[in-house]
Amino acid sequence: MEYTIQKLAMLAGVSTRTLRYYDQIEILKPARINSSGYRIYGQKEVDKLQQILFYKELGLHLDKIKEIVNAPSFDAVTALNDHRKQLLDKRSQLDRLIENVEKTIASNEGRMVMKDKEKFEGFKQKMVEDNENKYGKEIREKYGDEAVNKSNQKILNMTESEHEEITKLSEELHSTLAEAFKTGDPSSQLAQKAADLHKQWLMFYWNEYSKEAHAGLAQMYVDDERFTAYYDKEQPGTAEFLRDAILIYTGMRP
Amino acid sequence: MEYTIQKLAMLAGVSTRTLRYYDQIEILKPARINSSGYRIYGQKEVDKLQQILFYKELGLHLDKIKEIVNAPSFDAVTALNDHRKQLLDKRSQLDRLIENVEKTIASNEGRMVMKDKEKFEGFKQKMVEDNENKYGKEIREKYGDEAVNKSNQKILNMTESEHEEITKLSEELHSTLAEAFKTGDPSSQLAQKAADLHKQWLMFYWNEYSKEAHAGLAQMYVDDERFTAYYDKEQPGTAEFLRDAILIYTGMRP
DNA sequence: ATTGACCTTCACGCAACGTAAAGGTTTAAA
DNA sequence: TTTAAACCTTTACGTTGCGTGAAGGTCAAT
Repeated sequence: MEYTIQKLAMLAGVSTRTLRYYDQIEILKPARINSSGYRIYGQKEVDKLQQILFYKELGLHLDKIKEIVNAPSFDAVTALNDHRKQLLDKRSQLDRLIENVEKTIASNEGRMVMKDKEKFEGFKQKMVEDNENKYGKEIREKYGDEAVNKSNQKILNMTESEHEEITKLSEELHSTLAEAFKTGDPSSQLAQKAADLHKQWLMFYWNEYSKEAHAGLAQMYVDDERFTAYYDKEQPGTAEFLRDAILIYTGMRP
Repeated sequence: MEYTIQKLAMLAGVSTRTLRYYDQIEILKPARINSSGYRIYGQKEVDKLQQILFYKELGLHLDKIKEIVNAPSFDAVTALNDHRKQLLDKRSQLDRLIENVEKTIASNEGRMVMKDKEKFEGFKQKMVEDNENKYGKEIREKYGDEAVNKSNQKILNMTESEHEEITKLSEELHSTLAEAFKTGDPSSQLAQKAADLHKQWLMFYWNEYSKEAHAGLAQMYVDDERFTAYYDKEQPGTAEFLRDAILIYTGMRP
């Protein structure tokens, strides 16, 4: 069986550029060149390419691979052992890096004050606009203009510390929800705590609370794919789980 | 305190080339240029350089760092969190790599072929990923997400003995097919046995069997050169032969 | 005045290709 | 039979973060 460059590329899942490059650096030459100057590869080249790709997957550099596949006398095990050491070094280096990054994040989060008033104001403005664009029409239809305006007003009047509280609440809700989801039981204590956090979070946006509205919103989370996508981002099924927890929390379902 | 380029380089432990580069990519410009065209840095630049080097140590790319240090509104914590995720991904990838390298070393040292299970474990993950990348879209379009996910799940849950069975089946299929091909008759007993073996093999990947899907796949073997190349490796025309045998086997053609 | 330590701006090199551009060849359909 | 699509070729620049000259101006000390 003979292959033109594209056939071989397709077969092996690499680009034609890669094959030309391999030809150029003399790691894989075609079996022959036909009368039109086309590269023609045979079965031997297919096998060799597979070897090359195998070593490449192991993360070796092309010049090392070249040594291995071109010189049968070359000791592949030695090369692999060297490579292994390099990888282990790389990993411990990565571990240190991750540790440092996490420390930096922690210390930054601790004193993460959004003292940049403009940023905050801009953010608030955008929040209202986004809310309007995404859900404005249907929410207005459902709850009336006045309620929506009041809600928007509430967001705009939010102080910096309130905003911090909301952010914290929101984070707590998400982590609690993630934990609760693992239990699989929407009536579990954790799940009910999540529902309660959700209510608290909601109260920053709503002027009045009603069980029915809360349960209705929970259903909306499941029905509307935009909400579902948001809640299911980490774990599919989370939106449904939250709805069930809220239905129990509000007593709409035993 | 003012610094020429080398003074600052010494102070910070970087090369002058680095500082010129940072000037060029507009990440750190000198405070001013003196009458002879020399770069002159001030205290502010020293501080900024320290910041830059700090983030660099955390492994961030210069363009991210540029965003962080040049735009005070840019959220460093978000960037760091993104970065952290990338690092974690990198590490698990590295872990898999190390595992594979070690297995390859072990199998090479023992002068034995990598045992099926080990090889299989290392590549199961990749098998699913590759499958997704190569055929995911078209197959998902054809058979729906659920079928594909189930199939992937099936591969991942495959036990060693199942894998051995598959390997044996696959070998038997290939030899039977090669024999049958010699007869040239896709309705021959041997060819029909090959089709049956193919069905059995398929059942390891599919949850439900249907004649239509089986016949459809056979046609795909002919239409898609990646499959064709695989089956025609020994004898060109084998893919077509298999398709015809399957069409007869499934009763889609008398 | 000269030396040597500074400074400047090009500009190539590195790994492993991606991505045009410009032009020849093969294949299939019109 | 013409022609368009789909191949193929070589050439060459871009990618990241600088290292490393080269060619030439500036400054302080001898």
